[in-house]
This record gives sequence, structure tokens and C-alpha cells, in this order.
Amino acid sequence: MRIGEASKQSGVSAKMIRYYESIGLLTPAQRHTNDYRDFDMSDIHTLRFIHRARSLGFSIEEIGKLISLWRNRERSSREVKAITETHIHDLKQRIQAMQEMVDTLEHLSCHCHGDDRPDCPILEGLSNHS
Amino acid sequence: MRIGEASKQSGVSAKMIRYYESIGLLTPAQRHTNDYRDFDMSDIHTLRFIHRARSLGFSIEEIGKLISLWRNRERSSREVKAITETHIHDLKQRIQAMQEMVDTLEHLSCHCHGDDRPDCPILEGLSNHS
DNA sequence: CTTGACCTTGACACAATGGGAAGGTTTATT
DNA sequence: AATAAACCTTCCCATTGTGTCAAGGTCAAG
Repeated sequence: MRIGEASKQSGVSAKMIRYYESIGLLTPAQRHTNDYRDFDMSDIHTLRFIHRARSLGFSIEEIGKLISLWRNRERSSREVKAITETHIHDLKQRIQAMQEMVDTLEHLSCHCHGDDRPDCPILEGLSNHS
Repeated sequence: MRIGEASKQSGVSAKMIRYYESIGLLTPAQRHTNDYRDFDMSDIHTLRFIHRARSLGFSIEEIGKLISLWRNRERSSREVKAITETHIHDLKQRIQAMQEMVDTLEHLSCHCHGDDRPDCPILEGLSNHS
């Protein structure tokens, strides 16, 4: 099947399919005589795998490792779990950092009248708070 | 003072100071005869403001608006609060999306033995879960 | 035989930051 | 005074992952 159909069936945009191929995440698709890429169901499975991994926030690099483990029948689940745990840890840290921002911002915001007057604890917080 | 000192006093890297100037977030600094930028305390205040706003996750664009409100004595705190609330909302959405990733990942990970065997619910989750 | 829907590659853009090169200036040490 | 170290300048390139757009090739249906 051609790239448009592969895109529909996998949820990965045609642009991204070409991109993943160009950076070596995907082995280059077969080509028809007219140079059009030709995907089979195995390609679709891989693309779906990538799509789901992306939606769980894995980086392209991590996905590369996951795919190679996925294809390797000799793999140890330890390796997969390690990548996943690292990623979870990473996500949690980012969540925490953002939550701290939210806390600070809400603290500032709740003291701000939010009316026509110029007095604003938010701006004060941004300028004084060292 | 020169850019290195301004960087130290504000916490913004020299690289970023030049960048902020180039995109118009900062009004271009004074120049010495030798072409070196020359910052005064007013510049430092602005840089600190930017630094704190960045550390709270505001985008450059939002910071541009905040700075112009900060400088405007006729501002309404309503506008500042609106920008802040929008940003908080944005952060919360991103946190929620990431938290959902974490939940899914932890669910998969806790079922994975993480040993020498190849069986791996994580990979299965990534390949089957449509 | 034209129209429209595909496909191809390539270039450029985003946001915010870092790295480095090539070259000029100032400051400190010999 | 000479030299070395530590600055400064501009300009270019890389990052991550995605989108947009252009110029052109291919194919099927009308």
C-alpha cells in the first residue's frame, strides 16, 4: 500500500513516516517502479508501535531501542523495563517541575484582584522575588 | 557593565541576552565605542524579570506582553491575571497529559518481570493496545 | 486530454537554547 | 612593552518533532 493508506492505518502522518525513515528509525520501505513507497502489514505494525510509543511520550531515541528489543526474541524484559522506568522517572520530574510552577503561579494569581487597577502582585512577584 | 557581568547578575546567559535582544524582547543595549554592550541596573531588572518568568514556564511571547504591562503604569491587573490564568491552565493540561502517560506506563511496567526472560507486557502493550 | 488525487524530494519554519569558529579588545602577568 | 588569558563581537549550525509549501512526476476517471 502507498504512504497515504499507511498513514491512515497507522495514525502516523505521511510526513512523519518519511522522516522516521530518513533518520533510520524505520528500515526504508520497498519501492514500486514509480518510486512510490510500498508498505505491507509488517510496516503498519511497526508504525503503530511507534505511534503508541510517541503518545506515551517516549523519545525517538528510546523508541529506536524499544523497536530493536521488540524485534529481538532473545531480549530480556529487564532492558525494556529499564527504559520504561527511566522514562517514567523523567516524566515525573517534569510533572513535578510544572506542578511547582503552577503552585507558585496560583499563589501569585490568587492575590491579584484582576480588575482595572494597575496594582498587581503577579508582576511584583516577577520583579521582586529574588 | 558588560554582558558577562550582566549575565551573572541576572542569571540569563550571555547567549540568551543577545538572543532576546535580536528578537525584540529587549530594547537593544547601549554600546560602547568598542561595540561592547553596556548594561545598567534597569537592564538587569528586566533580565531578572525575564529569568523568573521563564522559570515559571511563560513563553517568550507571553513574557513580551508581561514586560510591556509591567512598564505600563496605566495597565489593568486584569490583563496580567488573564495571561497568568491561561498559562496555568496550559500547564495543568500538560501535567494531566503526562500524568496519564505515567499511569499507563506504570500499569504496564508493574506487570513486567524485568528479568532475563523475553516476555514483556510493556512491549505487548505497545504493539497490541489498539 | 484534462482534472484531481495521489506521490516524490527539498527547503523553510517553529521555540529556546547550546556550541563553536573567526576575529577584535581589554586586562593581567611576565 | 610583549604576551597570554579572558573577554567581547557576529555568524553559522544543531537540537526535537512536526508542519507547510513548492515544483514536479504518476495515475485513474471523466
